[in-house]
Amino acid sequence: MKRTAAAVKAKDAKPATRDPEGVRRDILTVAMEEFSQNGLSGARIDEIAARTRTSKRMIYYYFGDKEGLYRRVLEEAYGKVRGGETELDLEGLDPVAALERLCRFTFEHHRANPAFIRMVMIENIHHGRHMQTSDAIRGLNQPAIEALQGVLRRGQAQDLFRKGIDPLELHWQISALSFFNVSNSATFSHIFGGDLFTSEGQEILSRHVAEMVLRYVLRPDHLSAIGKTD
Amino acid sequence: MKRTAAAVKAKDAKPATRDPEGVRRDILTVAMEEFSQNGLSGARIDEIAARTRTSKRMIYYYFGDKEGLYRRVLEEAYGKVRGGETELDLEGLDPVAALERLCRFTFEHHRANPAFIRMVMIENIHHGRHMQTSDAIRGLNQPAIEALQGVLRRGQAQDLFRKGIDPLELHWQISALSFFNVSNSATFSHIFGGDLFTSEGQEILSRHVAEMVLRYVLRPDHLSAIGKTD
DNA sequence: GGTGTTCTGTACTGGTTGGTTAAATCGATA
DNA sequence: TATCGATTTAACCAACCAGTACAGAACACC
Repeated sequence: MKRTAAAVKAKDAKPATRDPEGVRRDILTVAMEEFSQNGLSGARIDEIAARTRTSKRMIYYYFGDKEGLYRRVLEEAYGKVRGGETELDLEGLDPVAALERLCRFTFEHHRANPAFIRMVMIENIHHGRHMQTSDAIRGLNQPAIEALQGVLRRGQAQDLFRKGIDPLELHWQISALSFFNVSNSATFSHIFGGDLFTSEGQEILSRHVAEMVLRYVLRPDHLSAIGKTD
Repeated sequence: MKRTAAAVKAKDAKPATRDPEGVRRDILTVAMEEFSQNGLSGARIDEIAARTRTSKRMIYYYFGDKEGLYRRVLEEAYGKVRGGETELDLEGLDPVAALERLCRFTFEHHRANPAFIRMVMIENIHHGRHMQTSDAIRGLNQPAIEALQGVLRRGQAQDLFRKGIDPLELHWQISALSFFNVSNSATFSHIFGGDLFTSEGQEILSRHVAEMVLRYVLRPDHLSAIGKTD
Protein backbone atom coordinates (compact mmCIF):
# COMPACT_ATOMS: atom_id res chain seq x y z
CA MET A 1 0.00 0.00 0.00
CA LYS A 2 2.66 2.50 0.96
CA ARG A 3 5.94 0.83 0.21
CA THR A 4 6.77 3.52 -2.30
CA ALA A 5 8.51 6.80 -1.69
CA ALA A 6 6.42 7.62 1.31
CA ALA A 7 7.75 4.78 3.41
CA VAL A 8 11.34 5.70 2.70
CA LYS A 9 10.75 9.36 3.23
CA ALA A 10 8.93 8.94 6.50
CA LYS A 11 12.04 7.64 8.19
CA ASP A 12 14.14 10.77 7.98
CA ALA A 13 12.10 13.77 6.92
CA LYS A 14 9.07 13.74 9.20
CA PRO A 15 6.24 15.54 7.47
CA ALA A 16 5.07 18.19 9.85
CA THR A 17 1.58 18.16 8.45
CA ARG A 18 0.79 14.43 8.49
CA ASP A 19 2.27 11.67 10.55
CA PRO A 20 -0.05 8.67 10.80
CA GLU A 21 2.46 6.38 12.44
CA GLY A 22 3.36 9.02 14.99
CA VAL A 23 -0.30 9.56 15.77
CA ARG A 24 -0.80 5.84 16.27
CA ARG A 25 2.11 5.58 18.63
CA ASP A 26 1.01 8.68 20.49
CA ILE A 27 -2.43 7.19 21.02
CA LEU A 28 -0.98 3.86 22.09
CA THR A 29 1.32 5.43 24.63
CA VAL A 30 -1.41 7.47 26.27
CA ALA A 31 -3.87 4.57 26.10
CA MET A 32 -1.40 2.30 27.85
CA GLU A 33 -1.23 4.69 30.78
CA GLU A 34 -4.98 5.09 30.92
CA PHE A 35 -5.81 1.39 30.60
CA SER A 36 -3.11 0.16 32.96
CA GLN A 37 -4.21 2.74 35.47
CA ASN A 38 -7.97 2.34 35.25
CA GLY A 39 -8.71 -0.99 33.63
CA LEU A 40 -10.80 -1.65 30.56
CA SER A 41 -14.13 -0.38 31.80
CA GLY A 42 -12.55 2.29 33.98
CA ALA A 43 -10.57 3.86 31.14
CA ARG A 44 -12.16 6.79 29.33
CA ILE A 45 -11.74 7.28 25.63
CA ASP A 46 -12.30 10.99 26.03
CA GLU A 47 -9.54 11.13 28.61
CA ILE A 48 -7.16 9.34 26.27
CA ALA A 49 -8.10 11.67 23.44
CA ALA A 50 -7.59 14.73 25.62
CA ARG A 51 -4.05 13.68 26.54
CA THR A 52 -3.19 12.95 22.95
CA ARG A 53 -2.07 15.48 20.44
CA THR A 54 -4.90 14.27 18.22
CA SER A 55 -8.65 13.82 18.59
CA LYS A 56 -11.08 11.12 19.66
CA ARG A 57 -12.07 10.56 16.07
CA MET A 58 -8.57 9.32 15.32
CA ILE A 59 -8.76 6.65 17.97
CA TYR A 60 -11.78 5.15 16.28
CA TYR A 61 -10.27 5.62 12.87
CA TYR A 62 -7.14 3.68 13.77
CA PHE A 63 -8.37 1.19 16.34
CA GLY A 64 -12.04 0.65 15.60
CA ASP A 65 -13.46 0.64 19.08
CA LYS A 66 -12.47 0.64 22.73
CA GLU A 67 -11.78 -3.07 22.85
CA GLY A 68 -9.71 -2.87 19.72
CA LEU A 69 -7.55 -0.23 21.31
CA TYR A 70 -7.31 -2.23 24.52
CA ARG A 71 -6.22 -5.31 22.60
CA ARG A 72 -3.46 -3.41 20.84
CA VAL A 73 -2.31 -1.92 24.12
CA LEU A 74 -2.18 -5.39 25.64
CA GLU A 75 -0.10 -6.70 22.75
CA GLU A 76 2.12 -3.68 23.05
CA ALA A 77 2.62 -4.34 26.75
CA TYR A 78 3.59 -7.97 26.16
CA GLY A 79 5.78 -6.99 23.26
CA LYS A 80 7.73 -4.37 25.15
CA VAL A 81 8.80 -6.72 27.93
CA ARG A 82 9.62 -9.70 25.75
CA GLY A 83 13.10 -11.02 25.39
CA GLY A 84 15.70 -9.54 27.66
CA GLU A 85 16.58 -13.02 28.81
CA THR A 86 18.42 -13.53 25.57
CA GLU A 87 20.80 -10.67 26.32
CA LEU A 88 21.76 -12.04 29.72
CA ASP A 89 24.55 -14.18 28.31
CA LEU A 90 23.52 -17.07 30.51
CA GLU A 91 25.57 -19.51 28.49
CA GLY A 92 28.69 -17.66 29.48
CA LEU A 93 28.10 -18.28 33.17
CA ASP A 94 28.27 -21.39 35.28
CA PRO A 95 24.78 -22.83 35.94
CA VAL A 96 24.48 -21.56 39.50
CA ALA A 97 25.44 -18.02 38.59
CA ALA A 98 23.25 -18.17 35.52
CA LEU A 99 20.18 -19.24 37.44
CA GLU A 100 20.77 -16.61 40.07
CA ARG A 101 21.16 -13.93 37.44
CA LEU A 102 17.99 -15.06 35.69
CA CYS A 103 16.02 -14.88 38.94
CA ARG A 104 17.30 -11.49 39.88
CA PHE A 105 16.78 -10.19 36.39
CA THR A 106 13.18 -11.41 36.32
CA PHE A 107 12.47 -9.88 39.69
CA GLU A 108 13.95 -6.54 38.65
CA HIS A 109 12.33 -6.64 35.25
CA HIS A 110 8.88 -7.05 36.73
CA ARG A 111 9.59 -4.36 39.24
CA ALA A 112 10.65 -1.96 36.51
CA ASN A 113 7.53 -2.52 34.44
CA PRO A 114 4.50 -1.92 36.62
CA ALA A 115 2.36 -0.90 33.65
CA PHE A 116 2.91 -4.31 32.11
CA ILE A 117 2.08 -6.03 35.38
CA ARG A 118 -1.10 -4.06 35.70
CA MET A 119 -2.15 -4.87 32.15
CA VAL A 120 -1.69 -8.56 32.89
CA MET A 121 -3.66 -8.24 36.12
CA ILE A 122 -6.46 -6.52 34.25
CA GLU A 123 -6.45 -9.10 31.52
CA ASN A 124 -6.68 -11.83 34.14
CA ILE A 125 -9.67 -10.10 35.69
CA HIS A 126 -11.21 -10.47 32.24
CA HIS A 127 -10.29 -14.17 32.22
CA GLY A 128 -7.80 -13.58 29.44
CA ARG A 129 -10.65 -13.03 27.05
CA HIS A 130 -8.92 -10.44 24.88
CA MET A 131 -5.55 -12.05 24.42
CA GLN A 132 -7.21 -15.09 22.90
CA THR A 133 -7.70 -13.33 19.60
CA SER A 134 -4.07 -12.32 19.48
CA ASP A 135 -1.58 -14.89 18.22
CA ALA A 136 1.24 -12.42 18.70
CA ILE A 137 1.35 -12.90 22.45
CA ARG A 138 1.44 -16.66 22.74
CA GLY A 139 4.89 -17.31 21.34
CA LEU A 140 6.48 -14.38 23.08
CA ASN A 141 7.58 -16.00 26.33
CA GLN A 142 8.97 -19.14 24.79
CA PRO A 143 12.56 -17.84 24.90
CA ALA A 144 12.31 -17.51 28.67
CA ILE A 145 11.47 -21.19 29.03
CA GLU A 146 14.22 -22.20 26.67
CA ALA A 147 16.81 -20.14 28.46
CA LEU A 148 15.77 -21.72 31.73
CA GLN A 149 15.82 -25.16 30.19
CA GLY A 150 19.35 -24.61 28.93
CA VAL A 151 20.61 -23.62 32.36
CA LEU A 152 18.86 -26.53 34.02
CA ARG A 153 20.32 -29.03 31.60
CA ARG A 154 23.81 -27.74 32.10
CA GLY A 155 23.42 -27.80 35.86
CA GLN A 156 22.13 -31.35 35.77
CA ALA A 157 24.90 -32.46 33.45
CA GLN A 158 27.40 -31.21 36.02
CA ASP A 159 25.52 -32.97 38.84
CA LEU A 160 24.93 -29.59 40.47
CA PHE A 161 21.16 -29.59 40.06
CA ARG A 162 18.61 -32.16 41.07
CA LYS A 163 16.98 -34.23 38.35
CA GLY A 164 13.35 -33.94 37.49
CA ILE A 165 13.00 -30.18 37.70
CA ASP A 166 10.43 -29.01 35.16
CA PRO A 167 11.53 -25.79 33.41
CA LEU A 168 7.96 -24.60 32.95
CA GLU A 169 7.17 -25.17 36.58
CA LEU A 170 10.30 -23.39 37.67
CA HIS A 171 9.44 -20.49 35.42
CA TRP A 172 6.01 -20.44 37.04
CA GLN A 173 7.60 -20.23 40.48
CA ILE A 174 10.02 -17.47 39.57
CA SER A 175 7.23 -15.55 37.86
CA ALA A 176 4.91 -15.97 40.82
CA LEU A 177 7.39 -14.48 43.26
CA SER A 178 8.36 -11.65 40.94
CA PHE A 179 4.86 -10.86 39.80
CA PHE A 180 3.19 -10.90 43.20
CA ASN A 181 5.83 -8.51 44.48
CA VAL A 182 4.50 -5.84 42.16
CA SER A 183 0.87 -6.81 41.73
CA ASN A 184 0.00 -7.10 45.41
CA SER A 185 2.22 -4.48 46.95
CA ALA A 186 -0.72 -2.18 47.72
CA THR A 187 -2.81 -4.61 49.73
CA PHE A 188 0.13 -6.43 51.24
CA SER A 189 1.85 -3.31 52.50
CA HIS A 190 -1.41 -1.97 53.84
CA ILE A 191 -1.96 -5.08 55.91
CA PHE A 192 1.59 -5.88 56.95
CA GLY A 193 3.34 -2.56 56.66
CA GLY A 194 5.67 -1.35 53.93
CA ASP A 195 8.99 -2.66 55.16
CA LEU A 196 9.31 -5.20 52.36
CA PHE A 197 8.75 -2.51 49.76
CA THR A 198 11.45 -0.05 50.68
CA SER A 199 14.48 -0.23 48.43
CA GLU A 200 16.34 -2.16 51.13
CA GLY A 201 13.44 -4.54 51.58
CA GLN A 202 13.21 -5.13 47.86
CA GLU A 203 16.91 -5.86 47.62
CA ILE A 204 16.52 -8.47 50.34
CA LEU A 205 13.46 -9.98 48.69
CA SER A 206 15.21 -10.13 45.35
CA ARG A 207 18.18 -11.88 46.89
CA HIS A 208 16.02 -14.32 48.80
CA VAL A 209 13.87 -15.15 45.79
CA ALA A 210 17.00 -16.18 43.94
CA GLU A 211 18.20 -18.07 46.99
CA MET A 212 14.89 -19.85 47.33
CA VAL A 213 15.02 -20.99 43.73
CA LEU A 214 18.61 -22.12 44.05
CA ARG A 215 17.94 -24.07 47.23
CA TYR A 216 15.06 -25.72 45.43
CA VAL A 217 17.16 -26.69 42.44
CA LEU A 218 20.56 -27.45 43.87
CA ARG A 219 21.51 -30.88 45.06
CA PRO A 220 21.96 -30.81 48.83
CA ASP A 221 25.65 -31.54 48.56
CA HIS A 222 26.14 -28.40 46.47
CA LEU A 223 24.14 -25.96 48.57
CA SER A 224 27.38 -24.32 49.60
CA ALA A 225 27.57 -22.82 46.09
CA ILE A 226 24.96 -20.28 47.12
CA GLY A 227 26.11 -16.75 47.60
CA LYS A 228 29.54 -17.32 46.11
CA THR A 229 28.67 -15.67 42.84
CA ASP A 230 28.98 -12.02 43.76
CA MET B 1 -31.89 -0.61 68.82
CA LYS B 2 -33.32 -4.05 68.28
CA ARG B 3 -31.93 -6.19 71.03
CA THR B 4 -35.45 -6.82 72.23
CA ALA B 5 -37.76 -9.54 71.08
CA ALA B 6 -37.04 -8.89 67.43
CA ALA B 7 -33.41 -9.96 67.63
CA VAL B 8 -34.27 -13.18 69.35
CA LYS B 9 -37.14 -13.91 67.08
CA ALA B 10 -35.21 -13.21 63.90
CA LYS B 11 -32.98 -16.20 64.51
CA ASP B 12 -35.61 -18.86 64.22
CA ALA B 13 -38.90 -17.46 62.96
CA LYS B 14 -37.99 -15.45 59.89
CA PRO B 15 -40.64 -12.78 59.33
CA ALA B 16 -41.81 -13.27 55.78
CA THR B 17 -42.84 -9.67 55.33
CA ARG B 18 -39.79 -7.73 56.55
CA ASP B 19 -36.23 -8.92 56.95
CA PRO B 20 -33.67 -6.09 56.83
CA GLU B 21 -30.70 -8.23 57.76
CA GLY B 22 -31.66 -10.82 55.20
CA VAL B 23 -31.95 -8.14 52.57
CA ARG B 24 -28.51 -6.79 53.46
CA ARG B 25 -26.94 -10.20 53.18
CA ASP B 26 -28.76 -10.91 49.96
CA ILE B 27 -27.41 -7.71 48.45
CA LEU B 28 -23.90 -8.42 49.71
CA THR B 29 -23.88 -11.92 48.28
CA VAL B 30 -24.99 -10.82 44.85
CA ALA B 31 -22.71 -7.77 44.93
CA MET B 32 -19.73 -9.97 45.74
CA GLU B 33 -20.35 -12.01 42.62
CA GLU B 34 -20.84 -8.96 40.47
CA PHE B 35 -17.84 -7.01 41.77
CA SER B 36 -15.45 -9.95 41.85
CA GLN B 37 -16.49 -10.80 38.33
CA ASN B 38 -16.47 -7.34 36.77
CA GLY B 39 -14.46 -5.06 38.98
CA LEU B 40 -15.52 -1.80 40.55
CA SER B 41 -16.22 0.19 37.42
CA GLY B 42 -17.31 -2.85 35.47
CA ALA B 43 -19.97 -3.86 37.98
CA ARG B 44 -23.50 -2.59 37.38
CA ILE B 45 -25.75 -1.56 40.22
CA ASP B 46 -28.78 -2.34 38.10
CA GLU B 47 -27.46 -5.83 37.47
CA ILE B 48 -26.94 -6.40 41.18
CA ALA B 49 -30.41 -5.11 41.91
CA ALA B 50 -31.96 -7.34 39.28
CA ARG B 51 -30.37 -10.46 40.76
CA THR B 52 -31.47 -9.53 44.24
CA ARG B 53 -34.87 -10.23 45.68
CA THR B 54 -35.08 -6.50 46.46
CA SER B 55 -34.73 -3.27 44.48
CA LYS B 56 -32.01 -0.82 43.52
CA ARG B 57 -33.26 1.73 45.98
CA MET B 58 -32.47 -0.65 48.82
CA ILE B 59 -28.83 -0.83 47.82
CA TYR B 60 -28.54 2.91 48.22
CA TYR B 61 -30.58 2.80 51.38
CA TYR B 62 -28.25 0.35 53.07
CA PHE B 63 -24.88 1.10 51.50
CA GLY B 64 -25.02 4.73 50.47
CA ASP B 65 -23.37 4.54 47.09
CA LYS B 66 -21.50 2.18 44.79
CA GLU B 67 -18.18 2.63 46.54
CA GLY B 68 -19.79 2.05 49.91
CA LEU B 69 -21.16 -1.24 48.69
CA TYR B 70 -17.83 -2.17 47.17
CA ARG B 71 -16.06 -1.42 50.42
CA ARG B 72 -18.40 -3.64 52.39
CA VAL B 73 -17.98 -6.42 49.85
CA LEU B 74 -14.23 -6.11 50.16
CA GLU B 75 -14.38 -6.35 53.93
CA GLU B 76 -16.71 -9.29 53.61
CA ALA B 77 -14.26 -11.03 51.29
CA TYR B 78 -11.36 -10.55 53.67
CA GLY B 79 -13.50 -11.56 56.61
CA LYS B 80 -14.69 -14.79 55.06
CA VAL B 81 -11.21 -16.13 54.43
CA ARG B 82 -9.66 -15.07 57.71
CA GLY B 83 -8.42 -17.52 60.24
CA GLY B 84 -8.40 -21.14 59.23
CA GLU B 85 -4.75 -21.31 60.18
CA THR B 86 -5.81 -21.45 63.81
CA GLU B 87 -7.72 -24.68 63.27
CA LEU B 88 -4.77 -26.44 61.70
CA ASP B 89 -3.43 -27.63 65.03
CA LEU B 90 0.09 -26.74 64.00
CA GLU B 91 1.35 -26.96 67.57
CA GLY B 92 0.46 -30.63 67.63
CA LEU B 93 2.80 -31.41 64.75
CA ASP B 94 6.55 -31.43 64.47
CA PRO B 95 7.87 -28.27 62.80
CA VAL B 96 8.53 -29.83 59.41
CA ALA B 97 5.09 -31.38 59.16
CA ALA B 98 3.51 -28.19 60.49
CA LEU B 99 5.18 -26.00 57.91
CA GLU B 100 4.28 -28.37 55.13
CA ARG B 101 0.68 -28.47 56.26
CA LEU B 102 0.55 -24.68 56.46
CA CYS B 103 1.87 -24.34 52.92
CA ARG B 104 -0.49 -26.86 51.47
CA PHE B 105 -3.40 -25.41 53.36
CA THR B 106 -2.63 -21.90 52.09
CA PHE B 107 -2.32 -23.11 48.53
CA GLU B 108 -5.61 -24.99 48.73
CA HIS B 109 -7.35 -22.19 50.56
CA HIS B 110 -6.49 -19.67 47.87
CA ARG B 111 -7.53 -22.12 45.22
CA ALA B 112 -10.88 -22.66 46.88
CA ASN B 113 -11.65 -18.95 47.12
CA PRO B 114 -11.29 -17.39 43.68
CA ALA B 115 -13.81 -14.65 44.48
CA PHE B 116 -11.60 -13.47 47.32
CA ILE B 117 -8.53 -13.56 45.10
CA ARG B 118 -10.30 -11.53 42.45
CA MET B 119 -11.43 -8.95 44.98
CA VAL B 120 -7.84 -8.54 46.13
CA MET B 121 -6.64 -8.25 42.54
CA ILE B 122 -9.24 -5.59 41.88
CA GLU B 123 -8.37 -3.71 45.02
CA ASN B 124 -4.73 -3.75 43.99
CA ILE B 125 -5.64 -2.32 40.61
CA HIS B 126 -7.13 0.53 42.63
CA HIS B 127 -3.89 0.87 44.60
CA GLY B 128 -5.62 -0.35 47.74
CA ARG B 129 -7.47 2.93 47.93
CA HIS B 130 -10.67 1.53 49.41
CA MET B 131 -9.29 -0.71 52.10
CA GLN B 132 -7.54 2.25 53.66
CA THR B 133 -10.75 3.48 55.22
CA SER B 134 -11.44 0.07 56.73
CA ASP B 135 -9.68 -0.78 59.96
CA ALA B 136 -11.40 -4.15 60.01
CA ILE B 137 -9.08 -5.62 57.40
CA ARG B 138 -5.70 -4.67 58.74
CA GLY B 139 -5.60 -6.89 61.81
CA LEU B 140 -7.14 -9.85 60.08
CA ASN B 141 -4.06 -11.63 58.80
CA GLN B 142 -2.02 -11.26 61.93
CA PRO B 143 -2.84 -14.80 63.13
CA ALA B 144 -1.26 -16.20 59.98
CA ILE B 145 2.03 -14.51 60.76
CA GLU B 146 1.94 -15.62 64.35
CA ALA B 147 1.23 -19.20 63.45
CA LEU B 148 4.16 -19.13 61.07
CA GLN B 149 6.37 -17.52 63.65
CA GLY B 150 5.52 -20.20 66.16
CA VAL B 151 6.45 -22.98 63.77
CA LEU B 152 9.67 -21.25 62.78
CA ARG B 153 10.72 -20.77 66.37
CA ARG B 154 10.13 -24.38 67.24
CA GLY B 155 12.02 -25.54 64.19
CA GLN B 156 14.93 -23.30 65.02
CA ALA B 157 14.94 -24.42 68.64
CA GLN B 158 15.34 -27.99 67.42
CA ASP B 159 18.12 -26.97 65.03
CA LEU B 160 15.99 -28.15 62.14
CA PHE B 161 15.50 -24.73 60.55
CA ARG B 162 18.04 -22.15 59.52
CA LYS B 163 18.35 -19.03 61.64
CA GLY B 164 17.39 -15.64 60.36
CA ILE B 165 14.25 -16.57 58.49
CA ASP B 166 11.80 -13.68 58.69
CA PRO B 167 8.21 -14.91 59.29
CA LEU B 168 6.71 -12.01 57.37
CA GLU B 169 8.96 -12.61 54.42
CA LEU B 170 8.18 -16.31 54.44
CA HIS B 171 4.49 -15.53 54.57
CA TRP B 172 5.03 -13.23 51.59
CA GLN B 173 6.67 -16.07 49.67
CA ILE B 174 4.00 -18.63 50.46
CA SER B 175 1.29 -16.11 49.60
CA ALA B 176 2.97 -15.17 46.35
CA LEU B 177 3.08 -18.75 45.12
CA SER B 178 -0.46 -19.52 46.23
CA PHE B 179 -1.96 -16.27 45.03
CA PHE B 180 -0.33 -16.19 41.61
CA ASN B 181 -1.58 -19.71 40.99
CA VAL B 182 -5.14 -18.43 41.01
CA SER B 183 -4.77 -14.84 39.92
CA ASN B 184 -2.76 -15.48 36.78
CA SER B 185 -4.09 -18.80 35.65
CA ALA B 186 -5.90 -17.26 32.68
CA THR B 187 -2.93 -15.55 31.06
CA PHE B 188 -0.40 -18.16 32.11
CA SER B 189 -2.35 -21.07 30.75
CA HIS B 190 -3.06 -19.20 27.54
CA ILE B 191 0.63 -18.63 26.93
CA PHE B 192 2.09 -21.87 28.24
CA GLY B 193 -0.81 -24.29 28.00
CA GLY B 194 -3.05 -25.53 30.76
CA ASP B 195 -1.06 -28.53 32.01
CA LEU B 196 -0.26 -26.90 35.34
CA PHE B 197 -3.91 -26.19 35.97
CA THR B 198 -5.38 -29.63 35.63
CA SER B 199 -6.13 -31.29 38.95
CA GLU B 200 -3.00 -33.40 38.58
CA GLY B 201 -0.91 -30.34 37.74
CA GLN B 202 -2.30 -28.48 40.72
CA GLU B 203 -1.52 -31.34 43.05
CA ILE B 204 2.06 -31.33 41.83
CA LEU B 205 2.33 -27.56 42.17
CA SER B 206 0.93 -27.67 45.66
CA ARG B 207 3.41 -30.33 46.69
CA HIS B 208 6.32 -28.49 45.12
CA VAL B 209 5.38 -25.17 46.69
CA ALA B 210 5.57 -26.80 50.09
CA GLU B 211 8.80 -28.49 49.10
CA MET B 212 10.29 -25.24 47.91
CA VAL B 213 9.48 -23.55 51.19
CA LEU B 214 10.88 -26.44 53.20
CA ARG B 215 14.09 -26.54 51.21
CA TYR B 216 14.42 -22.83 51.81
CA VAL B 217 13.91 -23.13 55.54
CA LEU B 218 15.52 -26.42 56.47
CA ARG B 219 19.15 -26.66 57.41
CA PRO B 220 20.99 -28.58 54.70
CA ASP B 221 21.77 -31.46 57.06
CA HIS B 222 18.05 -32.00 57.64
CA LEU B 223 16.84 -31.84 54.07
CA SER B 224 16.18 -35.56 54.25
CA ALA B 225 13.15 -34.77 56.43
CA ILE B 226 11.28 -33.69 53.30
CA GLY B 227 8.58 -36.01 52.08
CA LYS B 228 8.54 -38.15 55.19
CA THR B 229 5.42 -36.59 56.57
CA ASP B 230 2.77 -38.36 54.54
C1' DG C 1 -4.64 20.84 -11.69
C1' DG C 2 -7.88 17.18 -11.59
C1' DT C 3 -9.19 13.12 -8.98
C1' DG C 4 -9.52 9.44 -5.88
C1' DT C 5 -7.78 8.17 -1.32
C1' DT C 6 -6.16 8.77 3.15
C1' DC C 7 -6.49 11.28 7.11
C1' DT C 8 -8.48 14.80 10.59
C1' DG C 9 -11.63 18.25 13.30
C1' DT C 10 -16.30 19.53 14.96
C1' DA C 11 -20.46 18.66 16.50
C1' DC C 12 -23.65 15.55 17.80
C1' DT C 13 -26.50 11.42 19.63
C1' DG C 14 -28.65 7.79 21.91
C1' DG C 15 -28.27 4.51 25.24
C1' DT C 16 -26.49 3.61 29.70
C1' DT C 17 -25.99 4.21 34.57
C1' DG C 18 -25.28 6.00 39.19
C1' DG C 19 -28.12 8.23 42.01
C1' DT C 20 -32.70 10.66 43.64
C1' DT C 21 -37.63 12.22 44.69
C1' DA C 22 -41.55 11.47 46.90
C1' DA C 23 -44.81 8.74 48.48
C1' DA C 24 -46.45 4.30 50.35
C1' DT C 25 -46.31 0.33 53.59
C1' DC C 26 -45.18 -2.22 57.50
C1' DG C 27 -44.28 -3.21 62.64
C1' DA C 28 -44.04 -1.72 66.95
C1' DT C 29 -45.46 1.00 70.58
C1' DA C 30 -48.03 4.26 73.39
C1' DT D 1 -56.01 2.51 67.13
C1' DA D 2 -53.24 6.62 66.24
C1' DT D 3 -48.67 7.52 65.63
C1' DC D 4 -43.90 7.20 64.51
C1' DG D 5 -39.81 5.52 62.57
C1' DA D 6 -37.85 2.05 59.78
C1' DT D 7 -38.24 -0.07 55.39
C1' DT D 8 -39.75 -0.53 50.55
C1' DT D 9 -41.61 0.71 45.85
C1' DA D 10 -41.94 2.92 41.40
C1' DA D 11 -40.94 6.49 38.51
C1' DC D 12 -37.67 9.66 37.36
C1' DC D 13 -33.32 12.41 36.10
C1' DA D 14 -29.06 14.37 34.77
C1' DA D 15 -24.49 13.25 33.65
C1' DC D 16 -21.62 10.50 31.32
C1' DC D 17 -19.64 8.19 27.54
C1' DA D 18 -18.85 5.07 23.55
C1' DG D 19 -19.49 5.72 19.11
C1' DT D 20 -20.96 8.44 14.56
C1' DA D 21 -22.19 11.89 10.65
C1' DC D 22 -20.29 14.85 7.93
C1' DA D 23 -17.53 18.09 6.04
C1' DG D 24 -13.14 19.08 4.70
C1' DA D 25 -7.96 19.10 4.44
C1' DA D 26 -3.76 16.95 2.89
C1' DC D 27 -1.66 13.80 -0.07
C1' DA D 28 -0.41 10.63 -4.22
C1' DC D 29 -0.65 9.97 -8.78
C1' DC D 30 -1.61 11.01 -13.28
